[in-house]
Amino acid sequence: MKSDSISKPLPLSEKLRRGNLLAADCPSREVLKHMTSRWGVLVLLALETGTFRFAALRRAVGGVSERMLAQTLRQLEQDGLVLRVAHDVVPPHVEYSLTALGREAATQVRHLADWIEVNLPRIQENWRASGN
Amino acid sequence: MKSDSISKPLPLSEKLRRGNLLAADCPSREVLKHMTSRWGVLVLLALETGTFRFAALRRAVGGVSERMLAQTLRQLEQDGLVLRVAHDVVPPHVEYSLTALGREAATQVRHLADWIEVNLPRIQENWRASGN
DNA sequence: CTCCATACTTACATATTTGTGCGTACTTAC
DNA sequence: GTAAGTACGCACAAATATGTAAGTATGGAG
Repeated sequence: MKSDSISKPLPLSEKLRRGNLLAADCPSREVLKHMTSRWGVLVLLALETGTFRFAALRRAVGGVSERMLAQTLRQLEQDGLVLRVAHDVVPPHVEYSLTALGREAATQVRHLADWIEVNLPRIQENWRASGN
Repeated sequence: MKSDSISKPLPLSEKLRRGNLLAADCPSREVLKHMTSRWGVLVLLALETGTFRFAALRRAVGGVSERMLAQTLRQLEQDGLVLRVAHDVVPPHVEYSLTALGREAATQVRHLADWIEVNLPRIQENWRASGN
């Protein structure tokens, strides 16, 4: 009785589709961490609406600190989702936007976000039902 | 010059679609936190493939500790995404599965996960390009 | 001449998350 | 009789995430 419904020999196609995110050492988990981090999601959503300068982005994403915004942007940049363009002028001027890859990623994240916002009422019913 | 590209008066339809996840006090952020938490994502993915008992689920999701799995399941249950059925027998027997709401949520999460797994190579190129 | 704005970085403090090990109340296998 | 499996809850410790305040180089406003 050790074969739980996950360990049956999946066909190759399935193996590819599902990858191995469920495996502890899958490198995808790192990307998942960046994209689903507290601020990663919000930054992706914000940048989907256009190009922003650092301070403007900070104002757009309610609640981020400078430190966290900078760190989040660095991660997403390293993953190739965010493009950073620095104009070498005296008062610094840097612009952030999504790369093609980033736009794809943002699309997925937005679908998730949309689902949550649309279904929030249904979820809140459960909150009340289980005594907050 | 305070109107950054986010604050232009959106039409009502847009306002509803986008909600206010970008606002610091939006209640959706709580749900987002549960669903995109380190183990929340993985549990949703695992449960999408069937019903599991606690220990089996723990084996399916590589790397979770008992404590975290229990906590994650409790959150998702309160949000109404996970159904917990406890059979009152002597060696405890509890079964976890997704509710209708949970299946919808899991679908979104899976799309995100699939995208990541499929595009991991493209992302890894950027890792190399930016020194690690 | 002083203050603000820009886009960050760094040091330090705190908050939140996560893990570890133990306990439970029994049953089945050895 | 002893060990293992079940589904957790709890206390404590360690790890990680996040916030705060200050600093940088420079130009423009007042």
